[in-house]
Amino acid sequence: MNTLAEENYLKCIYHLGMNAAIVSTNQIAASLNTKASSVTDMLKKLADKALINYTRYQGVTLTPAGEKIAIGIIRKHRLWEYFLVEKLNFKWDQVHDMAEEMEHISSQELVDRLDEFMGFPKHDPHGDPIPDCNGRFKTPELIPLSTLVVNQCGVISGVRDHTSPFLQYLEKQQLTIGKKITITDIIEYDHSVALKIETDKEIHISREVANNLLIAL
Amino acid sequence: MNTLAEENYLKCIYHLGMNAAIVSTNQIAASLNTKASSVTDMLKKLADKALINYTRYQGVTLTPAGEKIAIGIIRKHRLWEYFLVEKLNFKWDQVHDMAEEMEHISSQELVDRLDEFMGFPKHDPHGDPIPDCNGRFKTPELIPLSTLVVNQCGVISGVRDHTSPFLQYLEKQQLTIGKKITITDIIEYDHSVALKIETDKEIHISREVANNLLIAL
DNA sequence: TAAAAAATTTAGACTTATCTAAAATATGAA
DNA sequence: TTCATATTTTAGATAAGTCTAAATTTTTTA
Repeated sequence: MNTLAEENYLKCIYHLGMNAAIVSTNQIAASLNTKASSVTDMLKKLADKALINYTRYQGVTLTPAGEKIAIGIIRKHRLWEYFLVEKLNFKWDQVHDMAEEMEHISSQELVDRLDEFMGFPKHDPHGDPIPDCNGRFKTPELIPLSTLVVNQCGVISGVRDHTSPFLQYLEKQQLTIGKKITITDIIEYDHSVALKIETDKEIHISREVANNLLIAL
Repeated sequence: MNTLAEENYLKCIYHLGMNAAIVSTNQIAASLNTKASSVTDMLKKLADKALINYTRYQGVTLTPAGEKIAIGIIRKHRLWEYFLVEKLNFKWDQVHDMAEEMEHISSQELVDRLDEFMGFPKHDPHGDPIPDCNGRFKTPELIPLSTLVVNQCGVISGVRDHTSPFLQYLEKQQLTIGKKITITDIIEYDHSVALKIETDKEIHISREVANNLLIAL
């Protein structure tokens, strides 16, 4: 098995790799709150284990073996988040740190039974897809709310910022996963957005919030 | 917070301390499959943190602070074991290693909510008492089955050996927690025991098995 | 009660994962 | 295309937890 540090690096590289073909040492260092030199050391180790493709100064990608491990960790993270919210009644802004610990529980059988216990959920509390026991999952077409135009409507289906303050704000505004919204106005001056939630409540959000809310059309 | 290694030492000292006022370096080393010199190093560290009472060559006891931590870990271990058996349908011989990992998940609120989710169980799948959120628990008077006499009866309420082979054997013989048994014969020659389970099945067990089965009268 | 045996501790070394500081390489702007 | 800057790597150090081998202390036993 892999150490906790190795697992965290693989997960990090996977996440960063979603937005770029190649992931740089500095990106990883920033993401893990560590130093570039520490990252280089770990990259050598992961390359020795054939979990990443790495050439000095050229950045990294995951090998299929590395990606499989990363997806397994993400599967565990999201299933435990679902458990914490659906079974233990935590709020969606409270579960991230706990799931960061729980994602490293090693038993494959445990996670598969947990999945079954909860009825094979397809999305975690933040709308992110949960990989199945073979690591497969669909990434639905989601676009930032900020790209919609006036009168366009859609369903809140994900977030790009997973931090507590943002999630708490959304909760208070009733901007939660599954809610249908319609754009009623876009203010030219600051690109803030007015919108209607379901059929009643009308609210106004900043460009930044609109950028971090993901919509399914 | 404490490291994983520290938590394991505290738990180990707690368990060994159940059978002796003072716990020795060698006992800890044997129990943790490590070397006495490693134990000495860790004892210094735990003493510096005021979690154990330690004087060179004299063995250790837990301080109240150390005991509180140990009981917290045991609470988590037993609650997760209960979860694995009652919610995820694992067998009682399969859950120990998983719970060894899960007992180190740090959130106090998580464990308290887990406790509530399961209805505040009093005993884990092996019959061991689960401390409440204040660390309190009752240790019922249990005696080895080997101390009973012919015609005496009691209820199977715990085990002294928690290893898979023993638990699997018990399961196969239907010698599980809660079953009422009555001694029908004790063979002088090898101290093996014949007994009746509930009102029907009659079986024969070795002295060793009888020694590791705990009975409530 | 003194020597032998057992238990424990100390000394020094190793591994993992991290760091700082310095060196090497890549990038991009003039 | 060359030089300044940014990025990345290397070198050497540190802390946690472990190890072996040697030294010390306690316990046992004759």
